Amino acid sequence: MRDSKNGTRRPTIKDIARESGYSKTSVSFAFNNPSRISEKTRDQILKTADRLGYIPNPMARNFSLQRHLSIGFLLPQMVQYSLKNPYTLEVIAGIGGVCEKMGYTLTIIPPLHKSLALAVRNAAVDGLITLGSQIDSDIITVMQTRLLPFVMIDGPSDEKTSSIYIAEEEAAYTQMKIALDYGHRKIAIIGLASATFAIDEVSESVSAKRMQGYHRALREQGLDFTNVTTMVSECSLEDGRQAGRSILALPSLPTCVVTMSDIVAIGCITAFREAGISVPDQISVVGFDNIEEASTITPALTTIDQPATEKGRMGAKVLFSMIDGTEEEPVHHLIEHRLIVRDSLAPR
Amino acid sequence: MRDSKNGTRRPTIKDIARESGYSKTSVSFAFNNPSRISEKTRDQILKTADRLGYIPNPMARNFSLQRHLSIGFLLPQMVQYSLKNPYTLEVIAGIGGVCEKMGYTLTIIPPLHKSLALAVRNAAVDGLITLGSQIDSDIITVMQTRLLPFVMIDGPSDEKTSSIYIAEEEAAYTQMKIALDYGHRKIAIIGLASATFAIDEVSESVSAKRMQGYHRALREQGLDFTNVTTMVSECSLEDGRQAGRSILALPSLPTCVVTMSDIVAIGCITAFREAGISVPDQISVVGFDNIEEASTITPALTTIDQPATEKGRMGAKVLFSMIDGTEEEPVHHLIEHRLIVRDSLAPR
DNA sequence: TAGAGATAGTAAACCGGTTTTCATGAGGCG
DNA sequence: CGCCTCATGAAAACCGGTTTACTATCTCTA
Repeated sequence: MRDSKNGTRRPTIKDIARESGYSKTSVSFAFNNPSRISEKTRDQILKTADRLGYIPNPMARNFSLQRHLSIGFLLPQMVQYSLKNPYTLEVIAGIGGVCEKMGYTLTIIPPLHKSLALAVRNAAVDGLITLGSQIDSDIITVMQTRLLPFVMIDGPSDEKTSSIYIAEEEAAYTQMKIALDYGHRKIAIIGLASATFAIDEVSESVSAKRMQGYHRALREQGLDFTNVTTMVSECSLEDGRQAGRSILALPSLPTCVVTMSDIVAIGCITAFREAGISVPDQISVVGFDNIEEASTITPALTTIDQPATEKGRMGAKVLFSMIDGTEEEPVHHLIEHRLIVRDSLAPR
Repeated sequence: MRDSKNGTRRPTIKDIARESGYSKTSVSFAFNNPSRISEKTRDQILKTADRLGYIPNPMARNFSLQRHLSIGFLLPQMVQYSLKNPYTLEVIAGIGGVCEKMGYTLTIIPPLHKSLALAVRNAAVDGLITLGSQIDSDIITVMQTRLLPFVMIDGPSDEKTSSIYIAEEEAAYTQMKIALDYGHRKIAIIGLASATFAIDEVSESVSAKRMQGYHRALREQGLDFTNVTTMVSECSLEDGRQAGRSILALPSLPTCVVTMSDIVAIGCITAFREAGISVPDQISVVGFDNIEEASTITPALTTIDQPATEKGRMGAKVLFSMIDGTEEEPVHHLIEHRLIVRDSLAPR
């Protein structure tokens, strides 16, 4: 006897059938296919259902219909990092907007026992959107084995799976180039710490591609990575602040910090301000993402705009087209990026 | 015949049973109750499962076990607002952290066909967390009818349902009082637009309680609402910016803006900066929430700290204790708030 | 060596809906 | 009047797992 604390049990379709004197079938029709039964029958059933406080069990319904009415978003990292990164949040908002329109819920899927693959195995969703490069082949295998439609945003590129991406190398090149064009030669780069988790196909990771872009820009000036200081940071305000402090602790202060993430850039600026170092007078900072806060902070951030919400929206749209069977072939969407020049970068 | 595009079908437990020569029961035991069968049998079954690429169907599993392994977060408003409000996001992050620890996913539930109650009816979750005051009696009725455990954060107070809250009236009083103490008399209040949706028990809404606090502080100075300009704004940066522009358009500029939300305060400051109005020299701004950005913006925001992440964490903990049956009685957690004095408020 | 108990396996019920298939009766039409 | 069609309702299969209850065999002990 399946009952709740107070001894009551939710009425099932069977209870309504018995109580109203009709069959399970008719009760089901009363709710989902009114034209299939007479109006009088429908009224009686509905009245009975109302009297007993019947609400169809969503799980049973979904199980029978073989659908979840929810899509999943695979958190790239632990919750404490992922959900503190405005970029991720903007992507989620983009996905959420489409879900709302489609009448779906959005399931946020954290790693299960530290394992993303395990979380994907158990995820009760109709499709999955991933973000970032730490999607290894294990995870992809699970999704494919489950025949689960999925779209990768900023993921490792693969012809056979749908993806939403920007020209990472080109964007990073542009970002570094503007710093160099402004005369900076003593540069610190803050990369993405999470990228260190990417096991296979390292060269396909977002971090690696951007590094290639940086390298190209440096090379054009006759420089290479030996001329710059490189460090990594998690994508959160607090970690960015820490990174900023590390830079302040360097034997000699760089004139420009190039980060792979706005939130880290903002953290740096905060750290610099706390130390009484003026941005951009004493040190310039360049960000990446163009999150909303980039324009409200002082100084406003010079950064690369990649429309995060749009990425999420596009990813969700593609996923839904796969779910409803409209789209058969994997699609690849290149999202435009652009340089946003604001105040945090000043000439050397 | 249920099959995917390429004509394949996911193998079920039955297929593994047939293929391995054992029964469904044994296959189930092989995965969930190894001690129940011999090692040899288990090996053979597992090998077969592996060969066929069998992954237990999560929906069927959950249905059989009568649980979802997911809790829901009911979005107070449309996605475009809710997920653009850092306060909401911090609450979500708090909930998410607990979910991760418990091995649960977090289902973000937007209104379905504009209706929150309908969304709750269909939500495939083991419990629900609500945020804000627009939880009307319809929604509560649905949750109770479904025997769904739920916790309300910042919700309308009700003895019989679990809640997480702060002393709204007192906090608002403190917030207004500091503005008055600094000598401000020409004040604009920006309230919560969403509060207008709260149908019943209006006096219980967060917005109403805070207004009472404002009123008390004003009264102590011999003032009342006729002395202040009141307007409302959605909780997003952009709407806050709009509100700021409205204030600039006022016949005479107030000396201080008291907002019910940091993100709106930041939006205002942005609008003021765009108009060349200096904060706090020409106009002061006081916020509410103490979101992370409050400390990074220039000028740093004077605000009321209410630990959003902690609220989410606490709400989730309470909910899980209800789900696993530990907690029988409704619990009510009062979370501490405090005044944070920073730079956006200056003496008149 | 009979009986008890442990071990290993299976059949069938169950979770709560949806949907296919079938039965019955009424009405329409030639 | 006989046949066909349509309207209405119900029985039963199905979705894919888990779990209870039962059986058969093997082992140990008195």
